[in-house]
Amino acid sequence: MTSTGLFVWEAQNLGKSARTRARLMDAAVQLFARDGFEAASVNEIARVADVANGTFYVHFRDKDEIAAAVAFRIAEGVVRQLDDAMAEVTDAVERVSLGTRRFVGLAASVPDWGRALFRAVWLFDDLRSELTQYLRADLNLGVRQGVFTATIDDFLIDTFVAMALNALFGQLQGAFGSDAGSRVAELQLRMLGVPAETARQQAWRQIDEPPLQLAPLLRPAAG
Amino acid sequence: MTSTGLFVWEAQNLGKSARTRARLMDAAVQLFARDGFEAASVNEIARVADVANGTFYVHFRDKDEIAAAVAFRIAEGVVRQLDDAMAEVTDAVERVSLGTRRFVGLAASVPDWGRALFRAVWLFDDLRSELTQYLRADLNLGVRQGVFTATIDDFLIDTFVAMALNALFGQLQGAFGSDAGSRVAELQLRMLGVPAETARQQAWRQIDEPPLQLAPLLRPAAG
Amino acid sequence: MTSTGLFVWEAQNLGKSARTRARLMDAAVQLFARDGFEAASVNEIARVADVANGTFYVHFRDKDEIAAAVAFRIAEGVVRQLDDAMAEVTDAVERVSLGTRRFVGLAASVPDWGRALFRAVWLFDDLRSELTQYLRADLNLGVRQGVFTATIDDFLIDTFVAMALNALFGQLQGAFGSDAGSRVAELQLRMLGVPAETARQQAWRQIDEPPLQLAPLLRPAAG
Amino acid sequence: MTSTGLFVWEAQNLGKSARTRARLMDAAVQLFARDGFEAASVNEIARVADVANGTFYVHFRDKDEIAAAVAFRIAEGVVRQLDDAMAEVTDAVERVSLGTRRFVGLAASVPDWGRALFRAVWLFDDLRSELTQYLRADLNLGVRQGVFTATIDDFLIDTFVAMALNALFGQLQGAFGSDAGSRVAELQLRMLGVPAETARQQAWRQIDEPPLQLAPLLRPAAG
DNA sequence: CATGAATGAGTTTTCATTCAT
DNA sequence: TATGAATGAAAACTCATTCAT
Repeated sequence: MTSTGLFVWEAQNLGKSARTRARLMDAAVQLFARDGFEAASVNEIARVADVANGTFYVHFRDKDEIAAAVAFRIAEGVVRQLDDAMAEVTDAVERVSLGTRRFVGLAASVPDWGRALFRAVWLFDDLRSELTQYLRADLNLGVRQGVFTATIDDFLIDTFVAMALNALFGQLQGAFGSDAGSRVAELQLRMLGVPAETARQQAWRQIDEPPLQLAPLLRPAAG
Repeated sequence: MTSTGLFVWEAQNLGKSARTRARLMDAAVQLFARDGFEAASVNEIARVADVANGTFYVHFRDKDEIAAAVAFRIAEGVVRQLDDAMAEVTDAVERVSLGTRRFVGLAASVPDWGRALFRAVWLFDDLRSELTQYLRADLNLGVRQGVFTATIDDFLIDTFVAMALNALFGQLQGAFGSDAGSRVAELQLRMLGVPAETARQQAWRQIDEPPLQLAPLLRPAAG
Repeated sequence: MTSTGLFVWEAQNLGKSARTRARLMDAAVQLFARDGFEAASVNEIARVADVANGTFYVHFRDKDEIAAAVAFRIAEGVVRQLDDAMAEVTDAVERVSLGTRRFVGLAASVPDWGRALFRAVWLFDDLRSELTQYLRADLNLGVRQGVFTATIDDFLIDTFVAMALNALFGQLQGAFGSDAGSRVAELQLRMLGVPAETARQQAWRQIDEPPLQLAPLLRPAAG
Repeated sequence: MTSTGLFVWEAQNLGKSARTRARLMDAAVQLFARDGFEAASVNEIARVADVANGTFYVHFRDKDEIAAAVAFRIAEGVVRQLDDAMAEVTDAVERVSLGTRRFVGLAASVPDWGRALFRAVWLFDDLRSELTQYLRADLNLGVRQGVFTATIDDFLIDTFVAMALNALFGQLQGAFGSDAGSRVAELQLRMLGVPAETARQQAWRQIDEPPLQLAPLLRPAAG
């Protein structure tokens, strides 16, 4: 799985060009996660992807372009899966809590993607809106449902994302255990005005659904 | 002030070597803030400091070392000033609120230092403990005073710092206005279990004391 | 006409392969003229010709080969047209003057070809003899007619060509006006020993015939 | 001489930095002459100069800058020497003839510099004016002296230069013998309106003065 | 014939670091 | 201490050319 890479897995039935592109994207995810965006070199990406360095430029203009491609593909997948998994949930408190917990759960599934996503959020502003479109809706829903008393605006959204990313990153680093998602979700709910006890219950109750899966994200048709 | 640099100002009565070192640190702060750590080059730091590039290595082993030196000096100053300013404050809610607001207010005072600090927190783990030692004490104080109901541990501290840094960074980027400190402080207090109305009042009440000043930070002995 | 290219126009009734080859040659002329030989890349030539880059190598061994092909086709056309247009002219002074003026007039007609020709002359030695075969004959004719007193040899021919190319290039660059042909022709005649007044009259008299046309050059069989 | 290079010879008493710079300029002249400007790579220049490739950028911003530096130093030297050698000559016919002959004679002295100069004239427009300032004055002088009947303007100057460069280049290529200077000078004089016989005599008469020397050009103080 | 992805050597340029002065 | 020229590894990117389809 680590050796093959999820993009390649997704592209296995596509043309040769798409597979090479996927190999490069898998390699980029891996290196961005390991070394960071700046430190990852195009030559190294090509080396890991097992193609000639010139081949990189057949598929991407530069490092920025592959980073954006990777980030948006990941974000797209994450958002879709979160949305799908919560289609039936109508309670704003539950939606917000589940969203954060599942998002942070990403860390446990595919560290590389988690790290890449973490870095990409700081790099691409568009990505934030991509990721927060549903969050915003859920927060507003909570206000209408009378359960959230905080003012919903960009500042709140940003703070929310910062908290979730912090939990995600800490878990990736091994600083926090696998309950990081629940912990941050509880704090977020308290912050929004949810009573402490409700917040605790919602944030820690057992999730029956399977955890976030990344591979299917990319091929919903096959999923 | 901007042109001279705060480290040089601090070192003005010291020996020539110390002044050269200070010039390099001022230049480093400036460039780390403007270009980021990776993009700032040693040659450029030396150029801005108006010394030969070789001189850099007389004072610092490498770029990491000057980054650490700069970050810890800034952090040290920030912490001391925060502590000094709150010597008389005994209420935990007030201490936490003031601490965050003053810390974020740094952005308005010296953007370069704010940015350098922001970046450095991600780079040096030690810096976090340096910055959070008083915060931890205040949070525990609040628990003892019965005003905070959240569990005080590393996770909470980290979340706290993430929220404050997010507000700081957003203000530096111009995304948030000058009330970012109050906004984040209010959210933090709610999160800790402070009643919404109290949180609002504490986070937004007028601060009479002068805003954070960086120069004195560095020369308390001489001040 | 500009968009289609003259080689393609010429090859429109030939097979598909010939038309592809012609498209490549048109693209090459255009790019050699715009960017120079070194800067024009094979990939770009193929792109402009709207064929795959691999297709280039079906028709030409390398960049040198297409450059040579293009240059000789242009030179061949130029020489033939000059010759045709002067079939009736028997006076050496008139032939030399007309030849230079028409040759330089190329600049006004098809700048791309002018530039390509200009560059090619420096690249391919053979091209010079191709271009100067008739000139040599006319100069010798003038000597026999007793109107030229200079020694006719390679050095003179080369100087002649250098003067004409200089006028051509200057006109292409916009440094000289449309009278560059007449000006250089007058100087050449003086140099050959033609009395100043005669030189002036011959070089500046109205030319009734149509200016050099490039399209017919390439399809004399079809014309 | 070839191995040491004239710029290095000139800089032998200067500082280390100046000598390295001179080594790079000598290497550049050599490679521009051998391969042309485009084909000469910065790495190759550094290699020939026997310095690390990074050292190139300590002294020049890019290839353009070293090319300009080299060309203008050569042109400056050539112009000064031509001017010095003709200080006593007052007859315009003689001045023009001598100027061309000496200029072309450069080829015989230092082929590398001749070639570099030849290429540079096409590259840098400023260089043309640098080189032609005295020529223009001499041509105008000839008109005032009543010996030149042609109109003196930019077109004539350019034609003049083209003729001289053609002779220079041909001699460098081995196409013409060492009399190329005299031959072109004779043609130029005829072109200007000088009687054929006078032109022949002036262009071919023995020159007693030593031929153009490049080394002293660069250190007139030491010459 | 035509395609176009893939190649890899080669180019320009940057930059942390060393070292003789 | 301070200098600053010199270093050379490594980065981003280009491009003529090949080859399987």
